[in-house]
Amino acid sequence: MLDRETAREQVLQAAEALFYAQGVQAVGMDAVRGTSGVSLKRLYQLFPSKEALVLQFLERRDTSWRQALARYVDTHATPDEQVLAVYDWLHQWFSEPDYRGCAFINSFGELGGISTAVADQARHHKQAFRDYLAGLVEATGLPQELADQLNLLAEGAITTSAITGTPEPAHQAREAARLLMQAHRQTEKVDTQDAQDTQLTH
Amino acid sequence: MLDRETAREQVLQAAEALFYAQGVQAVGMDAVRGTSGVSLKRLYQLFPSKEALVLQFLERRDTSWRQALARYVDTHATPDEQVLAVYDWLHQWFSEPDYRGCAFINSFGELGGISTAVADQARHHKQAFRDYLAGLVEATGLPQELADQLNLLAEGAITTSAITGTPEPAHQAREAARLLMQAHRQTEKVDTQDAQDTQLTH
DNA sequence: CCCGGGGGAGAACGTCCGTTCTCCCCCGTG
DNA sequence: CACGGGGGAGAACGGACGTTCTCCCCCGGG
Repeated sequence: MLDRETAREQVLQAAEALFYAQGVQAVGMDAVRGTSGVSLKRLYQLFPSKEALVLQFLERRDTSWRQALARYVDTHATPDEQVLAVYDWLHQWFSEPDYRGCAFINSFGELGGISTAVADQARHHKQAFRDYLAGLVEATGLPQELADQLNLLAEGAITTSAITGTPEPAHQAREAARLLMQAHRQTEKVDTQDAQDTQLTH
Repeated sequence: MLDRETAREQVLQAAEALFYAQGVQAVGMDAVRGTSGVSLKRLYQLFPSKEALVLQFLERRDTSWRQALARYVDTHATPDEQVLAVYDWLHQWFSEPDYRGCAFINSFGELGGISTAVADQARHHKQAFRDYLAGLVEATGLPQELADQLNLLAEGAITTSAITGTPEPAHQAREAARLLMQAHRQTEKVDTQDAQDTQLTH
């Protein structure tokens, strides 16, 4: 027999693989049992219902996804490199053989209309990612509105890559992010210049 | 009794409202009957199966969505205004009271892993939108890579707006698009300048 | 007026799925 | 060795759903 913790772990791993690949509703508890090797009886001791399992799956994925991203970004030194590293990490992710988009976007599309708990999880995950970007942007000294723009590029790359099946959107997003940072710096300089001009003419 | 065409129309309208609001799998054929007022027998005369109805729903939504966008964009004169008008139109769309994201992204997340027909429809729709943007970009004379970047901004705004529940991402995307166009023009000018400088020094 | 066919309402059928229950085995304890 | 309890395999149960069928009505044509 399996330790309670390892059984739980195997169930969550199986659930993650199945739910992510096929969607939540297309996967029965029987499939989770088959893939995890944990009997139905035990499964229902560990998780009181399928919905509970789905929510645990999302929570687990939220933390592991954000940890992996942060770990990768942390290997870069300057704030500018860190911002761009986000898109390099996305490119790696998109290149995984069974990449099928963001589990939260997918779950939101499937269940967001009928389960507020799932919708809340999606909101929480996306909010956390945006906040993470805001932190990176702050370190660059660039204006906060850049964070929202970087966020849109990342989200767009995630779904576009999922549907087209190529990791290329990550590169496009990275290049756009570079240009946006450049443009914001340009604007700053111009504003400063304007201020100085104004002072001089007085 | 209803004319065959109007019955078909009512079924598709009901299907669109239900599938979009709750997801495909959460809506039974009984709900489609109830909302459309078309009996099950007739429903199955018009569409041989639920899957066929789903595909028709997606096809119909593809054309009507792209038509509405193009109609709005066409009311703007210059190429630059037309590009930005895309995001204004998105803002209108996001502000609809029961906006719940892109039907194709949602369907792809829910069914893309188990139905290649649905995945194909999503690919087709997104490809058509990207091609449309490419046409707008061509009219501005800016480089084609801008089209992919504008596309990412739009896709990102669509999902971010759906999950957060505010239309604000449309404005953020519009501003980012403006900056990107500016940045591309800047780069062009610099390149041209470089070329001229090189000539002068000879 | 009779007749036949198309259509509406909804029952019926078969399947699937979430959840629980039964039965049996195994293992550790006295 | 006897025994009790936890766990595995899978049957069972209740409900939902896609799809088809039954029954009855209505309406137009002879």
